This record gives sequence, C-alpha cells and structure tokens, in this order.
Amino acid sequence: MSYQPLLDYIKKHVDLTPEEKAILLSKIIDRRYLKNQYIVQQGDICKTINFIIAGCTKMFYVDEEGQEHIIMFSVEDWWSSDLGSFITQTPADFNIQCLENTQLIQFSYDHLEVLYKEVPKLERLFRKITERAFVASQKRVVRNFSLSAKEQYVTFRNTYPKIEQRVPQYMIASYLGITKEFLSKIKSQLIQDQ
Amino acid sequence: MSYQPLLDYIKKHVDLTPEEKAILLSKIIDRRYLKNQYIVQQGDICKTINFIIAGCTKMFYVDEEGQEHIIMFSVEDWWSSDLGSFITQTPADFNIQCLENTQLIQFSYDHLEVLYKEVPKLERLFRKITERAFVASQKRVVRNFSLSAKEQYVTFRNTYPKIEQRVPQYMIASYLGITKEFLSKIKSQLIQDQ
DNA sequence: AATAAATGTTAATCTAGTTTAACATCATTT
DNA sequence: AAATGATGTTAAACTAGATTAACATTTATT
Repeated sequence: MSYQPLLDYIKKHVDLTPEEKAILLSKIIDRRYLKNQYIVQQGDICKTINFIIAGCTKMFYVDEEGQEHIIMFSVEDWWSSDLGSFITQTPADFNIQCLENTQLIQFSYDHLEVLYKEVPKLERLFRKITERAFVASQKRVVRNFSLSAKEQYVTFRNTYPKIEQRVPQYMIASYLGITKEFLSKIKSQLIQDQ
Repeated sequence: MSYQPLLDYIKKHVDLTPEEKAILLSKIIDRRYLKNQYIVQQGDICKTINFIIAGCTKMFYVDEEGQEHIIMFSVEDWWSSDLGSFITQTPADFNIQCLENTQLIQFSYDHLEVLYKEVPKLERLFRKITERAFVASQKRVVRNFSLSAKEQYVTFRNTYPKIEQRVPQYMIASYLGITKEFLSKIKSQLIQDQ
C-alpha cells in the first residue's frame, strides 16, 4: 500500500526530514477492512487514529431505543476515530463502520506517544488537525441551530457532493438528524421548487 | 494580576521548567474588560486566545434575522476565543462579549507562534486543549441529536449548575437553541413533575 | 428468472417546539 | 416613590418535523 496520500497530507501542515519520515513510517500500520466491518465499536477503547487511503466510513452511536445516529462520514484523506475515547483511553461512545472496502493507515496510541517524543513536529501536526476538526464540529453546531432541515440538506449536498452519491439516503437523513421520510419530502419539495 | 490560575491549569497538561515559565509569562498580556464589552466581534479577525481568570463570557452569532444564538459560555479556568478565526486569521463568525467584569490572559497570534518555537511543549499543551474542546463540541452535537429540549436543559443544569445562576434565562434558552417561552414552559413542567 | 432483502416514496395523523401577544416581576435611574 | 427598561411567565394558534403504515423500486441471492 502506498503511504503517499498520508505524506502529501502531512506536507500541507509540517515539513518532515527524510529521517523523520522514516521514523513515522516505521510506527504506522496499514490495514484493510471489508465493507460493513467495524473499526471501533461503542464500548471498545479506541486504540488507533485512522487516516483513510481509500474507502468510506461512518461514525455513529446507537441510542437506548436502538436508533442509529450518524455523527460523521469520512472518505479518502480524512481521519476517522473516536477521538474522545482515544485521547482518554476510555470506552468509546461511537461505532465506526466501513461503508465500502476501506484502506487505512493507523497510528496506535502507544506508538503515537513515542512518535511525539521522537518527532516533536507531529505535536504541531496533530494540533492543527484537531483545531480544524474542532472548527468543523463547531460549524455543525451552528448549522443545527440556524438552518432548517431543508437548508441543512442543501448545504450538505453542496459541501460534500461526492459523499451524497456514495451513501444511502437514509444514512444522510440520519446524519442530518431527520427521518428518511422527511428527507424524501424535502427532496420532492426541492424538485418542485425549481 | 495573578498568573497562578493559568500556571495551575497548564501544570495539569505539561511540566514547564522555570525558564519556560518565564518565557511564557513574557509573552502574555493581561487584560480587563467591563461587563458588556466585546472581546471579539463578528467580522473582526480574532487576534488572541483568551484564558479567563475571573468573570464570564458568551460566544454567539447573530443570524440574518438579527437573532442571537449562543454557542458557549466561558467562566474561570476556561478558554474563550473564536478559534476558527484565530487559526486561519480570517474574519470571525462569532462575537465574544463579557457578561460580567472579566479578567483575561491573552495569547496573541504572533506571540503564540514564537512561543511554539521557543517552548515546543506548548504545542502539546494546545493540542491537548483543542482535543478536549473538540470532544466537548462533538458531545454537544450528540446532545442536540438525541435529547429533547427538556432533557438538554436538565443536562445543562446538572453539568454547569454555576453558570445557570450567573446568566439570565433567555441566554440559556438561546444556548439550548429554544425560545425563552418554551424554556419557561419546560421549567414549570419540571416543577409539576416533582 | 424469481424471490427476498434493502432502500426509497407518499400520505395521514400527531407532537415538540415556535410565534404572537398580553401581562408580571425585578432592577436601575431619576 | 415613580418610571423606565430588562427579564420572566402564561396561553392560544401555528408549523416543522416525527410517526405510522402502505406501497414502489432497486439490489443481491438462489
């Protein structure tokens, strides 16, 4: 498997020397999952941070009534982990499941701690990654607040046009926090609006 | 003004040598704001990350209809900034306004970049701070999804009992994403539930 | 090709939360 | 003490989105 997508991604944030790259590459694991396999399950301790080389995942939780709620999708060049579980090494609130056959690069908790010591620049990298993740999450809170379901759907479709093609509609409804029936209604309204 | 609360806070995450502490203290600014003053306004570029020594702030945005939506409150030992604006140095989406007279310690963007070079441990500190902020934000998304307004209010009251005493009810309604009238209704329901 | 399973749509009824508007209480200023 | 502005409550009418249930379409399996 090629590590190039990860190295390209990293280069956007920090410059690594060839030695630092070598240390990094020695500490990561590549892994393939089949469609429907779980990378993390609710209650597990999330032991890895995962960078997606190919494929697509959903992060979701199941509430007391057995209802599934999708928090995020991740595709190529994105990260996919239960960060809360990972940083505190306590049981995960979320499941991460593959929606397609998926190739990942995994940073394990223990290896990452060593990596931070051997390549301090990686603290900077993961600081920046987390900053961006935080800002994205905060934007989602804002969207939830101020947009109707219809507006949120249109925003989602415009922001992630590729994801909409790749995953079933009922999962998009779950991501938006609405029922699949109401998403259907919204879509037929949008067609009539034209 | 005492820097002790900041140093105590930092000690929970990283150990600084006396020299590192000295560098840190030389690069921070302390600032007092009066009640109702703005630390950041929507459209400004957020130039500082702020640690609260005393007081209370709200972060909010104003939508096209002029409606105010509160994203978070911050009190002593918390941070208060528009991180999205700060990290990209682009115009802020949010306002931050003091709800009481407030004392802050400010890290300016330029000083922080220098600090990261002179005291690399601070990359680690801010990575950890941001990780926690991200997890908190993600939990808020989950709450929005899975709890009714009543449940969200009870959760808020249990999680931040002190904040509820300090800020007016209509701001709590705004934080919860409901109207003040509906919060009133919820509160009278809770009294009857007993 | 036939069947089953998964996904998507439509429509009727229902409910959590909004809107509007009137009134009540509390705090601040004169 | 009166008056003003800020905050909080109640109730009636309304709406966005949920629920239920029946049916349609697509995909996978035999």
